Amino acid sequence: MPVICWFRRDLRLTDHRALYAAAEASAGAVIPVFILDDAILHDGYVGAALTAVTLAMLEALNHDLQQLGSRLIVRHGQPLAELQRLVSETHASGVYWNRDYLPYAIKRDTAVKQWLREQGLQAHSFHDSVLVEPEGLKTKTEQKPYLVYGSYVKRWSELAYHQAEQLVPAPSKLVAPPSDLASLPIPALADLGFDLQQTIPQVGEALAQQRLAQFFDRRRELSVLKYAEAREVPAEAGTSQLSVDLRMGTISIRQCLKQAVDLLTEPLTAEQRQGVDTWIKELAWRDYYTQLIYHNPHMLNGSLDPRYDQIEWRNDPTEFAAWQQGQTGYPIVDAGQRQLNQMAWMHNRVRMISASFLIKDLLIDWRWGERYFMRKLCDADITANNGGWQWAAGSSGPSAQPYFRIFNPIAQSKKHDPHGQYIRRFVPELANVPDRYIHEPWTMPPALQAHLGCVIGRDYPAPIVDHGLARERALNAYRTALQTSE
DNA sequence: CGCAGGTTGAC
DNA sequence: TCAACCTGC
Repeated sequence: MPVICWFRRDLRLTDHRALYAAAEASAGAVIPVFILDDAILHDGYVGAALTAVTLAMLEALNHDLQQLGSRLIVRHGQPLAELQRLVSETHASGVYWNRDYLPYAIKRDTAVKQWLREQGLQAHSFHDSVLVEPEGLKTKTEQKPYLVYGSYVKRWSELAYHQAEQLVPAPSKLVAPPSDLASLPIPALADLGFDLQQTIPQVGEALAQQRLAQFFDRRRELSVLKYAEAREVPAEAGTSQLSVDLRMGTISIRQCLKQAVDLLTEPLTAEQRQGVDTWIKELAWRDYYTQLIYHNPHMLNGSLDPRYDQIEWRNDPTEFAAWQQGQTGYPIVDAGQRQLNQMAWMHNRVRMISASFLIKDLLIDWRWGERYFMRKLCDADITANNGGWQWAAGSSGPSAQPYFRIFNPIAQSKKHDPHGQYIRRFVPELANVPDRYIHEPWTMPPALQAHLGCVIGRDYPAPIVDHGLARERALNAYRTALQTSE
């Protein structure tokens, strides 16, 4: 009897635990299924970029399945109902899938599991998308979920490294689903009601493998060995570029860690080791936020620490629009937002600067920014995005120290984009502005502005807030909120 | 209980 | 130093 393998955010064949187990259990008679779910597609968070990327990954997955003699069965509807239909059409003995940890997914999967059990069918879910599952690591003394990243990561490594030794291969061959089993064509983006105005990366398992291999190719100028420093320079391609692949699972997280662990066994300089260690810690952040939200689901709707929900945001819609469009007058912020709007991606350092600016300088509710990023990013991930925004807002975790965390957009710009290369790439109005003015172009003498054809207020916006004043305003708003909610 | 530490900073 | 808190052992 065949077995259904239900693909969700794991659009690959290599080191896919549910697929591997399904193939073993059925001697290759796997029905590979992806269900387009309107509850996700139209939840107001999912945007054109992530949807486009997902559709392209489905095309690639279907292609790769065909190489193994199979094909992807695509359905569109409510997942439980679609699976019920598929089970009856295929007489499958059960459904296999990799676990997901957000409330919606848990509820959905629990209902599926319950129905399968009632029917006497197999329901097998697998630990796959994270290195350490949310229930897999608790504090020593009280067996409670961790709140502090530092404490979490200390004990994460050993468990994670163990997972990196547990890879499974892609099936070498699959039995084709019955030829009369219906499958929808993979839809075009427009058919789902999306209009993509951004460029998106090329995707698919083969490309994900290529990106991973390149990042770990020590002969390359910007490999993981330089990551610790290169990742802080938005003008350079010093990051792994794997966020979109980790979002939708075109690469396995275990394979990612395995590469790093293997590299650490080679002779490395302290700086090179630092690069690899830093990258591993980024993988730990992913697991950390997954377990933080799993155990504190209210943070999907508000601050982890509810005292921060008392902040009186200004929420000025004109300023929000200026931020969205990259018209704040702060070049590093505008470059970041324009990179996002054009490329459906923003360098992580700039995400932090831009988030801090929206929250602290404009005093706009971090959830507005969170939602905008979700809709624009091709790697949009509720967990990582929510965690990142809460971190920027200082509302996440007990080490929140808003007094320390008001980024100075000018100082950040000078530090991380000293020659303005990144700024000039995305803010062409400033292309000819000399280095000494590129971070704060409003300080240019008027004669120079006229000479360069870059008059502030005409060719490029004047800053919409004064950072010094905005900083004091934010400190007051935070102080007031924390005092009144005692 | 006491104590160390707290991703990414700014002034 | 800011200002002075919470986690986790």
